[in-house]
This record gives sequence, structure tokens and C-alpha cells, in this order.
Amino acid sequence: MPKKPASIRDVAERAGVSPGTVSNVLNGSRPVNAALAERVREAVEALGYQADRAAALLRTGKARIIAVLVPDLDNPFFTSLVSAIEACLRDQGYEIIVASSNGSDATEQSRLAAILAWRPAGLVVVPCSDSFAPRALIERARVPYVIADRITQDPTADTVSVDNFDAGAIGMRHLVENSHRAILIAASELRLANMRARCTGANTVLDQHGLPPAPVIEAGGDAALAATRIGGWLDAHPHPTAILALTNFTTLGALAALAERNIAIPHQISLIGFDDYAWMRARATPLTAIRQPVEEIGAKIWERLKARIEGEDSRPVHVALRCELHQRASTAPPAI
Amino acid sequence: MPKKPASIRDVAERAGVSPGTVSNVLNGSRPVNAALAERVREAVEALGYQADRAAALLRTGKARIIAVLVPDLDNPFFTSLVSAIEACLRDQGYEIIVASSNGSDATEQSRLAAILAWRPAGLVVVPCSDSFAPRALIERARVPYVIADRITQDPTADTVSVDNFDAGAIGMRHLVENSHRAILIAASELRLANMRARCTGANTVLDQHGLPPAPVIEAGGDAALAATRIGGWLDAHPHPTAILALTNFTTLGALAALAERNIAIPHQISLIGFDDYAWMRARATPLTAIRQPVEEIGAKIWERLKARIEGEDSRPVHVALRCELHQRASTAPPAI
DNA sequence: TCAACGAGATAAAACGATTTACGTAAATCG
DNA sequence: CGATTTACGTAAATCGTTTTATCTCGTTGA
Repeated sequence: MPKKPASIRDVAERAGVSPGTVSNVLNGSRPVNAALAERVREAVEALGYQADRAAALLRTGKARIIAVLVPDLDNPFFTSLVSAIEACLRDQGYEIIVASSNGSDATEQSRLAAILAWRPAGLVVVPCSDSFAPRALIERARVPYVIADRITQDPTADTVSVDNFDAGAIGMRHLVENSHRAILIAASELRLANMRARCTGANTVLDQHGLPPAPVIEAGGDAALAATRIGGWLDAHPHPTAILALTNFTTLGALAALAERNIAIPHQISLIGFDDYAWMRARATPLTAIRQPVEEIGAKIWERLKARIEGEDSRPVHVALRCELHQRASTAPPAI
Repeated sequence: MPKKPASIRDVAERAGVSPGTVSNVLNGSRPVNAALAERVREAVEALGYQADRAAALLRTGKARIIAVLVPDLDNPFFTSLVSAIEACLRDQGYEIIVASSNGSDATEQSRLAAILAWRPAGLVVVPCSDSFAPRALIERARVPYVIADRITQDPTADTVSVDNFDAGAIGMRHLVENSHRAILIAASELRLANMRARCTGANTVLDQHGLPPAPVIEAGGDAALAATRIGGWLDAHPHPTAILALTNFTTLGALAALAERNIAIPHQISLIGFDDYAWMRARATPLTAIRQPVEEIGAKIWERLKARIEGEDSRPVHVALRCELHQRASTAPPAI
């Protein structure tokens, strides 16, 4: 039971070789005589040796770490994103550091600085605002990075997100084709470009059908707030025949508001949810939902990041993945 | 626009002092003349200097990193736990590394080894099985650690979990007091001690009322599986008047199974859910739920871990927090 | 036969922060 | 006033790995 974990020197000594040789065996950086290599591997096994990542990092300058910074670790969309990315990295010898900016620009900046001090191999950011001020910070650190989900205008880095315009459009199209004309759009915060794109997509469909744009409510960034805001709106206006939620939290808010008011789905109001979670299906009237392909998003993020880490130097790539509408029982033509 | 990030030497040069002094200013390890300190701080500011954590780690031997290993990053309970812990660490200069063992002992072992190579200051583990083989690995690395949620028998480390016996008991008590006699318990996997404790707690209440133990169904570790297993059980047996779910996934499974079969809650079957998420409340009949105090659990974990990191050497502490029953509309006395 | 060559190992020099050991000047004490 | 302590800086050693420069020794070609 050694006080200190074994070092490369211990391994070298036990195998009767120099530390350099041990390193070469373990990393395959240069050829090593097979017999020696075997002796080294035995010693490694016997001592339970694990290279100290910090020392390796210090020498090589790049940690096998991917940092992920999201606005909110309580938002299931972001955590599922983290999970999807983690699944990709797991077998590739990378670790993942997560941090939450808690929706605050200041926190985003400070967390980012702290994370960059680890000199991670790559960075995934879901910015908490469109301006994304800390970009300068990242570029000074020269870390490959991917901006996910919330893409900012004129980005200088690879971005991966869904086709937000289309996401809004497919939802609205489904409603219009079901003869809905009085539709409420429940967005989270219109300061976010992705949210505006979803709204525009939805309203473009209305326009194509010669219909006026739908009212949009800014329901806020968490479920409780969304419930009161949407509830408030419902109390103050004539009821729409359908609600198009553009966020998983606004979906929850709409559900809560409707439930509180005993408004039947879809008989009185149809509802389209955003994202697709198990709880949306585990209902008497399962929710029609606009599903973001989270695993695919995670995989694409890793694909782009990996390419950049390996030195790809092409112009920024912008990936926009398609959302899918899953039609279920929460939408139906309005009662006459 | 420097090619390399600034090092402590650059700062020292700019401030006209030695690197050692810069270190002392930044870490406060030894007193430094105020005027010099100011000059150093200016230089740090001007160069945007951030100490290379790897170098510091190599010298000091302990990273300001907390590693968290959970069985499943798609389980909202575990992600909310991560979020709660992250919230505690955020302002304390620690970073958090997350990894998922994916419910596999082998993965758990290998992820743990990889993480320990970073020599983290502390470790939080939710073991994926009760035997928790990798414990030896951790102890050899001499890293302070806390076992969370799934506590194993005779643990040699601090543990934080809920009082599982009590959690099962309060759920069952509520049902019994509402005159339910035919109750189905939906557990995830009985190989887990915490699951068995919840069952025992529930059945003890039955026993106290002179009632026979309730049937227990092993619904499995994800929502889809739980839905088919619970559905299958319902099809094969006379319906119970209530279901007590002991996991958030089995709650979802029960809801899905009941919805599919058009069984009304609570009129035909009452349901108690486990954990407490927004979606449980955003329903026409909000779910009565057994709430685990996640934030408190996270805070306690950090409290214990911090104490150990700071050298506390007392005997292992075992924290068991109380769950709370939130009574809502999904439970009612059975129809005659 | 001998210089040139290679294959493959080793010794030694980084990497950048922390920390120990030491030096120097000012302050304090007897 | 000289000796000693105090305060505070600096130089240098150190952490464990990777990598570069060297070194050794058996092989080969002329």
C-alpha cells in the first residue's frame, strides 16, 4: 500500500529501463523492442501505474479534457446534450468538465476563464446571450471550440444547432393544416436569436397561408415563470385554439397553466410541445412534440470539435439539424 | 495577440519582480509589500494572466477538481445532483468533472481509473452496484470521497443519501391511511440496497396495520422498460387500487402504462410518484410525490467532501436526509 | 577492414507554478 | 552601538511526464 501513487520512474526502475522508454511504450511515440515493451507493461500492471495527467499536460500543453459550458444545468435539454457528448468522448480518452453560467454573462465570463486555465483540448459553449462577449477570451486562449444551440450572428467558429426556422415552421404548419387560426406562440426570451428564428419560421407559415402573425408571449427561462406568464395571458385574452410552445420549459408552463384552468387538451386548446421527453408521452393525451435530435447534435458537436483538435483549418462550418414533429394526441382540429 | 498564454515569468518580468513573488501575491502564501503587490496585480491584469492549473497541480499534487461519477447522465435525479453540487463548488475555485458509468461495473472501473489520474481533490460516486468493487482503486489513490445515494453495506467512507426506509414508509402510510389495501410497489431493481430499503419501509407500514406485504415489481432502470413491465403486470393481475412508484423512471413507467390502458388516476388507481419534477405538477391531476431534497443532498455531499479535503480525519459520517410527501391530486381513497 | 549507418536505448532538458533555502536591509533590543 | 530579529525578496529545487539530443553497438557497403 504505497503512500504515493507509482511514478514513471518507479515503473522504469522495476522494468530495468529508462523513464523515456516507458513513455515510448505507453504512448507508442517511438518503436521499442518487443521484449522490453513486455517487461514495461508487466511493471505497469504490477504497480497499477497511471500516468499523472497533470505532468503530461504540463509537458504537452494540451489536456485531454473537453470543457462544456451551458447556461443551466437544470434544463434537461442541456443535460441531455452533456450526456450525448459524454457518450462520444467516453472511449476516446477524454474527460469532460461541465460548468453552468447560470444565465449570467458575468458568471459565464468567470467560469470560462477558470476552465480555460486547464488548457482543455476543446470547448463546447452554449452562450447565455447572443452577443457572447467571452468569445475574445476563448480566441486568445487558442482553444478549438464549438458554439452549440444558440448560434450568434456572424460566428467565427463552428456552430451546431437545429434549424430553428424550420422547427417553428413545422409546428405551425401542423396547426394550420388542422384548421387552427387563433394560435398563441410561447417563446422563452426573444433576446435569443434561436427563439426569434423559431417565431419567424412559425409566422412565415401563417403568412404563406395569408394569415396574420400570431401573438408571441415571452414566457421566461424557467417552468414556474412560464406557467404564471402563460396563465396570465390566457386570463387576459380570448382563448386561442392552440398553443405552440418553443421550449421545453414553456411547454411545461403551458401545461401547468392549462391544467390549473381546467382547459382540456386538445378539445379546448391544442398544444405542441418542444423537445421530446418521456414525460410528454406518459400522459392520457400524449403531447405532439417538436423533437430536437439531441444525440445527433452531440455527435456532430464532437465530430466538429475533434476535427478542429486534430488541426483542421478550414473555414467555420455551420451545422443545422432538422427537428421532427411527432404527432400525438394533444393536437386536433378545433371544436367548432 | 500572444501565441502562447502569458506565464508567471512574463508577469514577473513586467512587474519587475521574481516569479516567486508573483506566486505569493496571487496565493497569499506569504506577505508581500503592498506596492509590489499592486504592480504585480496590474501586470496580471494587463497580460490577462491565468495560472496554468496543470503546473500548479503538478507541484502541489492536488487539483482543484471534484470528480463526479454517476451511473446514468440521462436520469434527471443524477443530473440534478450534479447541478446541486456544481452550484456549491462554483464560487470556491473548483471545477467539476463528470463521468457516467452507464450502469456497467466495468465502465465504472475504467472511468474511475481515468478520472483518478487527474488526482482530483475529491470524488463523489454513485456506485452502480452495491458491491462497489472500485472502492479499492479509490483508496489506493487516497482521494477523499463521498458515496452518494446508493450506500453500500459497511461503508468505509462518508455517505450521503436519503432515509430510504422512511421514504418507502411515508408513501405507503399515505396510501394505507387512504384505505388502500391492494397496492402495487414499482421498484427499479431489487439488487440495489436503497430500493430494497424503500420496499421494506413500505411493507413495514403494512405490517404495522396487520396487512400482508404488497407485491413488488422490478420495473428496471429506464422509463420505457418500466412501462412495459408495469403494463404487463397490470394485464396479468387483478388491478390494484394504488401504485407506489419508488423511482422517477418507474413513476413514468406507471403513468405510461396507466395512460395506455385508459385507467383513470386517481379514480381507478391512485399513484404516488418518486422525486418531484415540474412535469409531475403540470398535469390535470398533479402527482402526489415523494420528494428527495436534492439541493440539500448536494450541499451535504459538498460539506462532507470539503471537510475531508481539509483534513478532517474522524470516523466515517453517514448522512440520511428525510424525504417529504407532497400530497396532490393523484391519490384518493379507492372508489367502493 | 573501416567508416557510415540505423535501430533503439538513455540521459537530460524542457514545461510553469510552488516552495524551500537563503540573502539583505531595516527594525528592535540589551 | 553592536547583535539579533523581523520582513520580505530572490534564486533554485521540485513535481512527473514528454521529447530532444546523444550514445551504443551491431550491421552493412565499399
